[in-house]
Amino acid sequence: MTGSGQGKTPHCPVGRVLGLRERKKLEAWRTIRSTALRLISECGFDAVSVEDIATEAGVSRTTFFTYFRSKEAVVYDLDPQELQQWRELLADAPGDEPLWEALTGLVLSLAELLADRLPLQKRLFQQSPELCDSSRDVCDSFGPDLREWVARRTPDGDELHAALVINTAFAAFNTAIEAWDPDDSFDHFLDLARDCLRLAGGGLARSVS
Amino acid sequence: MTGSGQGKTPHCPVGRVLGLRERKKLEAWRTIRSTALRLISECGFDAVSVEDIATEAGVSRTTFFTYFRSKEAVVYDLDPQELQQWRELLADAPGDEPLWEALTGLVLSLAELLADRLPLQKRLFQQSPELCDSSRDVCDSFGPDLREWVARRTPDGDELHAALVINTAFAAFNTAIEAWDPDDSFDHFLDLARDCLRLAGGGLARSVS
DNA sequence: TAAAATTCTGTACTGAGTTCAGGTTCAGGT
DNA sequence: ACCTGAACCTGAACTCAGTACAGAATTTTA
Repeated sequence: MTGSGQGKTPHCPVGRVLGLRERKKLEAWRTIRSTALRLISECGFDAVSVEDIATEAGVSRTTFFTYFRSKEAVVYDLDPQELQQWRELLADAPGDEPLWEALTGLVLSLAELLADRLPLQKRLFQQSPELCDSSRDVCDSFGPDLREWVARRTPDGDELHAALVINTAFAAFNTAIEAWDPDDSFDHFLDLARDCLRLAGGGLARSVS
Repeated sequence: MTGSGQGKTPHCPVGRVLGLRERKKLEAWRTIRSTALRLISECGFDAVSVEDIATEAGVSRTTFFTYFRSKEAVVYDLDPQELQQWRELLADAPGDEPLWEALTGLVLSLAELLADRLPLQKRLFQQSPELCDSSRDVCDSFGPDLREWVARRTPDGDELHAALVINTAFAAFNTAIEAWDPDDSFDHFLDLARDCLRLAGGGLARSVS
């Protein structure tokens, strides 16, 4: 907190240094998010209003909505730094693997990125089904990036195939989340996700019954 | 409108006769629905309020919400009679076909059931993306039935597989809806849906690239 | 035709999300 | 250090979706 020898020279090993403004912004984001998750996990999603969250986080209701576009978003959105990691994952993804395999890898990496928040999120989903519903395609933070990544790897004129691949991968991932018990280990969740992706990619028509 | 010789004897060929109460209810449902679709397709989903719809349909705002659980529902929900047809389809579905094939057939039948409203709906989706998002799993009317149908055909302990199959089928169906141009023929949509279902069921990992 | 059951309506409320004018804080140049 | 413009935060006022409820109107039944 007390300016510790970071005078003028940007020695920061990872990325560039953040100005005061940006640091405060990130801090505010995290304060709001953690306050929200705490209140919501204590009282339930519906029992907590945006006003409650804002007040408790020491910020105005209006400010809440400049950070999060909806009340649900505060549960779903990726931390800005996680988002950056996710973008790096996408950028570094190998270009020679078959599409579905590469996609499987990405989705599993994403899961690991979310690891610490997933059990809580799953518990919130169990509490309020409507929250669960709205999560479907409000993969606001990573969805668009991933779509673009797939599109870039898709030969022209096969947008249908690209869309199908993405939607199916999401379906598999969501199925794993639905099936997972948050009291089980995270590795168990990864196994579930792997299974779902393998089955969905490998041909459901061919599987048992 | 003027009671036309339906005195007391229920001669109605299809199902049992409806009492005055039930007839009025169905009529009100359809008035609200068609009014809503007309207004919304004229002005856009966001530009029309529930109040507008209710007033124009000659009914109170409160009544609107006894018929439709949300503003979106008035776009999605199945007509009560269509819902009945859909249930009959489920009941009559052959039990010997492999699961994925049977499911494909059902989904395609469902599409035909929705045929006349689909172009309009697709146009509305294009107008307001948020409406589109919310449609994901707000398959409120037929979703639960279909899930139950699949569950009944699934051996015990394989709920994961059942969920995966359903979610993947929805993903394929939604992909077809997304890709479809409502100015194209409905048959073209059916072809798209068929393709998506075949690909998703047949193994995306095996397909090109 | 009277009583019982349903349905409709107006009113009032909560809470999400937006807009906006004005105040506060930060960044960069002098 | 100071000034200026830009970014940011805030409170207030607003729209609209969705819910609760009490009483009026209508349909059913007996």
